[in-house]
Parts: sequence; structure tokens; C-alpha cells
Amino acid sequence: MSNKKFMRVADEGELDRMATRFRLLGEPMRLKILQALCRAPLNVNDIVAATSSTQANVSKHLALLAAGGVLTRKKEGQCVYYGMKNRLVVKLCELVRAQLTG
Amino acid sequence: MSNKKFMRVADEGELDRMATRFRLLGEPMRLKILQALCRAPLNVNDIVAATSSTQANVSKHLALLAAGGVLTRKKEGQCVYYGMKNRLVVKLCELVRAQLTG
DNA sequence: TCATGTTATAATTATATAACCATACAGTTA
DNA sequence: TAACTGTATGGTTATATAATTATAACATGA
Repeated sequence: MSNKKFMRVADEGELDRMATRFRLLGEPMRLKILQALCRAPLNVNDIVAATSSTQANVSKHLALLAAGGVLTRKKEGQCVYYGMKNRLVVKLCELVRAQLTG
Repeated sequence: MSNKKFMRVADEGELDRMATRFRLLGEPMRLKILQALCRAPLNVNDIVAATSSTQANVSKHLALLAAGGVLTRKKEGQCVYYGMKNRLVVKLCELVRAQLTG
């Protein structure tokens, strides 16, 4: 059954970690960043341009997303490239989005 | 491609709604409630017992989850039964949880 | 009507955090 | 070294919201 695995999650710590993951996706600006990184890794300034936000703000969100295991971080020269660590968050976003319209 | 649909979400309003959905799952207490409702609908007092929280607190979270389209609400006598509206959130939780351990 | 049980809702407090500004840090080049 | 570029971070403010307490609304039965 589809709900068995989730039902077994009784552990408080695990619920906390799950909630933290979801909260990480619970900000429009971060979703915007993820959207920008969905095709290919970008450096910070490119992401700033793609999101029309400030460099400081983007940097903080990137730090959160990287710390949360959502993004990879790779320094190349004086630029830092961020990219999707895996496709899970994309899948999550698709599922949520599909229900919005449907 | 798995990322096409998400890439097309450029709309600010849609990102806001997606973020709101994720934020709804971004609280341990709400995940605990969802966990309790995963098998069968329960009334408020049962959920209070299952979560070891207060009635007022549970009621507010239930109202949020119902307003967010995650839960159904059905009055029976003087009891109000809440239940999962569909299996999407269960799937989301499973996916997130799987990545935590794996 | 009164009392009881069930759920919802203010009002308050405390905490988390997004955005902004300024500044620091690191790498590169002159 | 100094100047410049790209990135990160500290401090502040404003806002959102979780939890608590008290109370209200509502149905049911005596």
C-alpha cells in the first residue's frame, strides 16, 4: 500500500527532518531559484539576474538549499556554480503543481 | 523530460501557491496529524489524543490543512471527522522520507 | 432551560525567518 | 599593494505563524 511507509514514520526527529525539507521548498523565491537551476547549473550572478533579486538574498537562499542537500556547490575560478543535486525536488514540484491546476 | 513541466512554471502566482502547499507540509505537528489520518478519518478528539497536543492547536492545524485542500471535513452528529482528501501528500511524504534515509 | 461534550476562534506571546543594507572575504589583475 | 569582481555574512527590521489560554458556538440529552 502506498501509505504504509509514511505510516511507519512515528519518529519525532524524522518528522522534523521531513518538515524541514518541505519548508525549504515553501518559499517562492527558492522555487524561482530552483526553476532557474532546473536546466543547468548557474553561478550566483546568473541566478541573481534570473530571479531579479539581490545578491545577498540569493546567496542566503542558495546556502540554505545547499545545506539542505537540494543543491550542489562547485567553485570554478572566482565563480560558484550551483546545480540540482538530484531530480527529487523537481518531481515534488511537478506533483504539487499538477494538483494546483487539476 | 521530467523537468519540462516545472520549467514552464514561470508565473509568480503559481510559485506562490506551490510554496504555500509546501509550507503546509513544513510543520512536524501537521505531519503528525496527517500520519494519524493516513489510515482512516478521525474526529478532532481522536486526533488530539493521537498527537498529544491541545485541542485548540489541533483544530487550527486541521483548519489550515482543510483550507489548503489536503483534508476533507465531515460533520457527524457533534463530531467532526477529518480525512485525507487524496493520496498526493502521502506520496510527497514518502518521497521526502525516502531521501532522508537514502 | 441547564448541563455536558465537541469543535472553533480570539487574543497574546514567543520564535523563526525573509528582505534589506553594509561589509567582509576570496580570487584575479594591474 | 591596490583595485576590481564575485560571493558570503553580520545586523536590523518586519512579518508570519506556532503554541497557549480563555472563551465562544453548537449540538445533545437531562
